[in-house]
Amino acid sequence: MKRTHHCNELRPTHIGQMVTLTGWVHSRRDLGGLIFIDVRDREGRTQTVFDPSDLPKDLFERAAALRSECVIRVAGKVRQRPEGTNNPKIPTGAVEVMVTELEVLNVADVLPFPVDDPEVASKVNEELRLRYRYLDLRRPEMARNLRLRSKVAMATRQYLDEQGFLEIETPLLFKSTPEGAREFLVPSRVNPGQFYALPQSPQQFKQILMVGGIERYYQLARCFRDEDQRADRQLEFTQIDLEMSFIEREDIYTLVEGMLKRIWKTALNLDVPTPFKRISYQEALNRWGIDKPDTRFGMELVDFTEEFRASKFKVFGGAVASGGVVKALNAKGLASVTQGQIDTMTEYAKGFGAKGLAYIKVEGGEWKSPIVKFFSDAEKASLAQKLKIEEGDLILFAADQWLNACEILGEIRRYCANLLKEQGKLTIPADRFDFLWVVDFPLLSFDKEQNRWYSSHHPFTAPVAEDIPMLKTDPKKVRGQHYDVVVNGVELGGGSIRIHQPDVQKTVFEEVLQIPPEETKLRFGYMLEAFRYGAPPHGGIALGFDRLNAILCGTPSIRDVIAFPKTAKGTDLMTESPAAVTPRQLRDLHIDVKVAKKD
RNA sequence: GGGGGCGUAGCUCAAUUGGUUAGAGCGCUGCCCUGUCACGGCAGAGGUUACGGGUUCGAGCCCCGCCGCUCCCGCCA
Repeated sequence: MKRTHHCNELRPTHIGQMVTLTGWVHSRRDLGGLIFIDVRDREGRTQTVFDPSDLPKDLFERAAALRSECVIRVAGKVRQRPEGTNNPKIPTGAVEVMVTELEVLNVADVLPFPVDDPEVASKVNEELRLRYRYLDLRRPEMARNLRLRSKVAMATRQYLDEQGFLEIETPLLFKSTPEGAREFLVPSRVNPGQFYALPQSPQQFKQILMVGGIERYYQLARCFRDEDQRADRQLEFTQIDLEMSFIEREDIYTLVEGMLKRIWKTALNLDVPTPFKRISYQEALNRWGIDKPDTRFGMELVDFTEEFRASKFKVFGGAVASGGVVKALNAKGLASVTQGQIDTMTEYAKGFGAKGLAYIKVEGGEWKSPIVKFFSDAEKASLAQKLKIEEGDLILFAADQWLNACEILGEIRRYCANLLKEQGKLTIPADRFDFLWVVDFPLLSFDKEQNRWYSSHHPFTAPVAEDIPMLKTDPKKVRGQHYDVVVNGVELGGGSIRIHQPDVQKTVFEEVLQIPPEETKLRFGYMLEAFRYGAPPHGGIALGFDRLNAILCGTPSIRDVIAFPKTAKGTDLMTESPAAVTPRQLRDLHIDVKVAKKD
């Protein structure tokens, strides 16, 4: 063994023992006649002392020549620190190791950025951190994140194992199913001109596993989507993917609530109350203007459609007359908003096709607004009462078709919340987690350009049983047995009860989605065939594992919980991938590249 | 595909808004220092201001292009 203890282990009980530590030179304090070196490993750090009075000269000189992040092994006796020199900031701060042996296991070049000073290191340009990721990972925050991630994975596996789930791996070399996200293609060498695709999710395999009688499957599954990136989206990511047979929606809710409860307890030692709130898609849009509401603060949307049905203010009255709605929200204490901020919000609204954004600032006992002069006394009274208008408030309106009006105000609600946070008028405790289920999504959405219905979730989502008769008569009213689990405004995951009856599936494919039978067969033939041989009723869910960990770590970017993430352009700055390949490789794969090479 | 932000010493940032030789802290190098833990003190080195053009007597600063990073929209069944 190279070491007898790790660097977060020694305590006063070890005083007098000979120990050996290994690790990195965290910091060196050379006082001339005395050198302190903090040795750091994964667990923590320990102060070691080099005293020339009882050391060979060359050993002392080697210690003096060490620099940050050299890898060393030191041996010596543990002793109590002299009176008044304890360091209460670290757990090993009561003791130190009087070094008698030093082995330099490896020297380190001068670092491109500091890893010892957390204040500086956390501000270092992410580009540099990604290029030298191995140094970045030595920082305590990153080490903590990866450790937490590992614990969460373990808690997930334990929980699902207890619940009778089998962990089963599904292929990464899959088949292209050109619907949904863009896929990564992998050329086949032995089948010229043919390609595998990396899975966007194990969706089809897990349903086949249910037909295969597995009953309960899960996997921490790597998924691939060739779409543009975000702070919470990477080309490759991990999801907790699971599927169960002979269940209903409630069974999934109970299972996932139990799983998240376990995870939060393991990771943060917090007790998450269950069951979670259930909110219909309709209600989520009506109250928060989004299908993944952050319910940690109010500012809910209020409906004024009836009040303004006959309004003299044509923008509102007109919207109602053409089947739309009038909605408003009260951003309490935000009357101090700047014109620039109003403009930003107006741009949001315009982004949704609105012509502008109506508002009222309540300042100095007055309603300051370009539109308030058009309001009747009854309209004003109704606003004041339903929105509880007070001095200092900012009222914002949307008048449009229902979905548009809700979504506009939903965006504005989030923007206002951020402003209030910046101004210190809204604070949300870091350990508050508002979990909820969003349910009763519409099964189908309408594509105006292509003039056809498409699946809101995916074509295997089962309709709510009592809505099945409306599939052919009134598709937009059909609710899907789909559910999303949301925490603090972040979509953690989603899933559904699947269609297991071949005739319903056929109706959805051919009559509702209007996919030609031959195309259905080409894309999903093997699934439909499988369902003919005794498919159990089943359903499942997938939770974004990276997002989950980002939330637990309190970071906005999933890059902070992925060991080797990619940049927004999909490159790995450390390995410099993607990269060109040799003509020989391309020839083997029967590929002819037509784009001019970079460089 | 579109919009916003950023790019100055190894790192984090300045540079009086177009004006002398581009500065500071940390790091680095050398010297001094026996109780530090962000050790301290003295001295020193270190810059193609991402890159390429342009405007100007003069550009880190203005204009055009380009590269990289980042945030957002589209996209993500």
